[in-house]
Formats: sequence, C-alpha cells, structure tokens
Amino acid sequence: MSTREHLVTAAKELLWERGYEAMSPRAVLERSGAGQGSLYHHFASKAQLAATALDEVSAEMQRTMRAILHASKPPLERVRDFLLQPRDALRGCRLGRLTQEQVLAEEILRSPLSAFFTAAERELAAVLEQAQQEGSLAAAVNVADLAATLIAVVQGGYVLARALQDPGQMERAIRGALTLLDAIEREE
Amino acid sequence: MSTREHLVTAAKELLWERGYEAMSPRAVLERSGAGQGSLYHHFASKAQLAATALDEVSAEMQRTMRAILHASKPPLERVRDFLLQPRDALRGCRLGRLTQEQVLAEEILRSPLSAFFTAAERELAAVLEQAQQEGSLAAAVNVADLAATLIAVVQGGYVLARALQDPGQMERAIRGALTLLDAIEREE
DNA sequence: GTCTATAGCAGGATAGAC
DNA sequence: GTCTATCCTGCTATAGAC
Repeated sequence: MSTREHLVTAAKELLWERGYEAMSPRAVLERSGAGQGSLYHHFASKAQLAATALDEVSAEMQRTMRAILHASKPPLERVRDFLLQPRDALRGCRLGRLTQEQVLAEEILRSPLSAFFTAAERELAAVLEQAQQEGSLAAAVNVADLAATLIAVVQGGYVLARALQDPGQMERAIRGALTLLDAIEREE
Repeated sequence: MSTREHLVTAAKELLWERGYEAMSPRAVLERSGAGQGSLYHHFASKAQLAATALDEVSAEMQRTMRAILHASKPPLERVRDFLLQPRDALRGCRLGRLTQEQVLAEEILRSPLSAFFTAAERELAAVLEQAQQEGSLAAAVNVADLAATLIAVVQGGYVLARALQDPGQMERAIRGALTLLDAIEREE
C-alpha cells in the first residue's frame, strides 16, 4: 500500500471514530505511519484528504446496500434484510455521524453523504415498488416516503443507541419497524 | 437576567448551532455580553457550563413532549401530534445533534440526553399502551419497540434533512411513519 | 464579580534540507 | 517523496489587579 493509501485508510478510521473536526492531521500521520511532511505532499488540505476518504466510504456503503437490495429474494424480504443488517450501533453510521459537523457547509465533504443517502432512498424505493407490483405491498403506499422512513429509523437508531449508550436501542427501533412492515404486507 | 443566566442562554444557543466542541468560551462571552473572567467565575469549566445548559434544554424538551402526549385527545391522535410537531429540520435536534461528539463520554454531559430520550420513550410507550387498552391498537404490538421506532424516525429525519440539505426529507420520513401508523390502527 | 493579561497547548499548514 | 523544524492561530484555563 502506498503512503497515500495509508493516509486515506487512517483518515477513514479516524472519521468514523472521531468525526471530521476531531480528526487532527497529527493523528492521521501517527495512525498511518507516514512522516510529517507527507500529508501535505499528497493532499492540499485536511478537507481534501477527508473528501477522498469519504468518497471511498460512500462508494463502499452503496455497494453493500446494493448487494442486499438486489439479492434474489422476494422484495420485502430484501427490505427486511436491509433493516436487519448487522450494525455497530454505538459507533454510529460512518456517514450519518458527520451530519452535525460545521463542515457540512463545504460541498466536497457533503457530497459523499448526499450521494449515499440519495442512492439508498432510490434503491429502497425501487424495491418497495417491486413489492407493490407483485402485490405484496398495498398500492396506496407512497414508496418514496416509506423508503425515507426506513432509512430514518436506522439513522435514528444510532442516535438513540449512542445517547443511551445501549446498542439494544437500535434493535428495538428496528424490531418496531419490522412490526410495522408486517402490518402493511399483503398475504398472497 | 443575571450574568450567569446570560451565559447559560448563550451556551444553549451555541450548543444548538455548533455543538459542544465547536462552542468556544470566547464565543459564549461575546454572545452573552459577559466579560472575559466571568465565565470561569460562575462555572468551573466549559463542561460545567454546557451541562447546566443541556439540563435546561432537556427539561424544556421533556415539558414540550409531555404537553403533547398528555393532551385530552384519543391516544393515537396524540402520537400523530408528536410526529407532526413543527421542527426546524436543518438545524437538527438540540439534544440528538450532540450524540456524535467525543464529549458523550463525560457523564454530566450525556445525562441530559439520556434523561430526555428515556422519558420520551417511556411517555410515548405509555400512550401507545392506552391505545391498546381502548382497542385502537392491536394488542400484539410491542409498545416499547414502537416508541423507539417513532423517536428514531424523528432523529433520523434530522440526519437525512441535514445530509441532503433538504427539510423535505424530514417531512417524508414523518409521512411514511404516519402511513405505517394508520396501517396498525384498528377502526372501532 | 468583573477586568486585563497571559499561560500552555494543540490545531492546520508551510519551509527548506535531504 | 520524505524529513525536521517551525509559523501562526485559537483553544481552555488561570493569575492577579480592581
């Protein structure tokens, strides 16, 4: 792995653990094993490094999401798989955790987040629409709204789990969502 | 208002706008109009000031929540009122926005958050249970899970709205939740 | 209880030798 | 491309006069 790659890897870890503002260049250098000057040799600024790291994270998360939502299973089962995906609730979402930082104002840093959430909503809505087409979901349901709701449950699950320092909060939020999903499923 | 109260008021505003780590003592002094030395005269540390401010915020939010959930209306209508409460989606939740900060490790700063979310879940679950007792909600539903889910939708709505810089995201997440709620409501 | 002054440190970034 | 050294700034906090 090149020095540049080591830097990006370290940045990805630190962004997850501490967020953007608390990720100091010093910490990146220590974790990556790179020497002092190298960060500003490879990147113009801390923001550029973080943007590179977040682009990779966003791409990884989109791939994971797609793998689950495009599996060869009935659509609502894929939606349940999305909800039941294992999550490290106390760590928080790698992208969602950054939404409260000042830095969101900078376009290069917000765009990986917006790319992920846009894609996630679109894909989830598409699967819900498949469910409607095969008749397992009532046609009256607005799939875009429901997709937003389900993604919000996950993101909110992280918030609750961290606020209460209890990963069980995520599980409860997800269980509740699954119950609601059962209620709108149409038996064939 | 005393200097101390001015300091706390300024801290409440800044915690909402910027979060804890980005709230500098300097900014608190400027906003409150207090002189340099006065912060550390009235408070032992920035953390103590923030803890005082967050305790007030938590108490205010609990009062608001209670006012909605204890209204004299049918229980599920109160739950809908909770979901439909006006929110400044792009600003974020005054407490939920702090869940990703390092500072959560400090007990005095986490406890206002944990107090609010614990109370919110308890109160919401109680109202859902009333709905079960009067027969408007299926008895099979786990009210604690559902309460966590609904609070998560709101918190996740903030995350989505900020990530996409679009307050409509909150509205969609809420609308989806209302649709799901309709589906489990039992007509009398 | 409030003021001015400043300590001590870490932040992001740069210079210039090698 | 990597190293050591260092700049400037803003942070949290303290000292001590008034």
